[in-house]
Amino acid sequence: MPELPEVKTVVKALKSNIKNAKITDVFVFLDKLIKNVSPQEFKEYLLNETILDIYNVGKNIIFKLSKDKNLISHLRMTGKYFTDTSLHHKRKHDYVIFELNNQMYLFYNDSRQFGTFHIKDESELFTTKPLDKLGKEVDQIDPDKLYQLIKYKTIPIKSFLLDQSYILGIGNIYANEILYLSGVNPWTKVNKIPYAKLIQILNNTKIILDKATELGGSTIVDFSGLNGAEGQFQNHLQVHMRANLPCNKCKTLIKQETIAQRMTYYCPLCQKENYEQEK
DNA sequence: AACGAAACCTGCGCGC
DNA sequence: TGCGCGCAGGTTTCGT
Repeated sequence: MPELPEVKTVVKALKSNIKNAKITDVFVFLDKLIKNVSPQEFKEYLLNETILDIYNVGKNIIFKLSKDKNLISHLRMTGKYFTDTSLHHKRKHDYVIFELNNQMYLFYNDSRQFGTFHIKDESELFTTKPLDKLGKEVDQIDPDKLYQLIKYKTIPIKSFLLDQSYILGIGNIYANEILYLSGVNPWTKVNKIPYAKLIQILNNTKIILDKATELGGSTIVDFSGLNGAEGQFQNHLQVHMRANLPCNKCKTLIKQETIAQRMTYYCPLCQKENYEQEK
């Protein structure tokens, strides 16, 4: 479900609700979500730990705990958090429940069961899965280094934007929107993109992700923030989910094609720049 | 090494 | 009403 703006929205809400709470019990109803320890160990690691801080690394949510431990949660497509005062309000697909000392329960809900949890020591947090090999958020990227990198790659720019080992936090919705705003055809191979165009893409990435974060993300099919809060950026989408509707700039009908197994939307006129016209 | 496609799941909306 | 299909905010793993 969530891309960077949605994850940041969830983190912000979690922070104001459960920061400094102590975990007094843990219930796991779907073992496979717990990745690097057994469900029993998971519970033991978390019991009596205080949540000192909550922050994001790309789309990962990090719960910083006492004793140098960290809980890493990835929502994948359909992960959601809810808080409630009673254990009896458990709903369908609530797979992990944290009991907190402030008379609250934190529910992790995930209908497609793709989400993941890891427990990591501070010392190995960024040197082992899942946080090793991640790229940087767009404002930390050295554009010259990135340009050197793409010079020898032939994947479509759409695939490149989705790859978390380069730029952190872009998913399918925002990749579509970034390429529209940049006037770049999503099929364009990255080695054909001029330096100035790369700079423009990076600038637009920041503009779109920042704006979407400000609006609490996009709520289209599945995403909601903590306790079902809806975002508002969906009202600003130019191409995503607009197949066969007129482009807001030129009235040409928006095209829909699959790239990197993800539905891709673009204006064939405004995003003609192919720099070699291959497809 | 690099790239594309399949796999992991459930649910929903659509056409028949 | 029911069934099959395609699709959904992501990533890892498997082939070529």
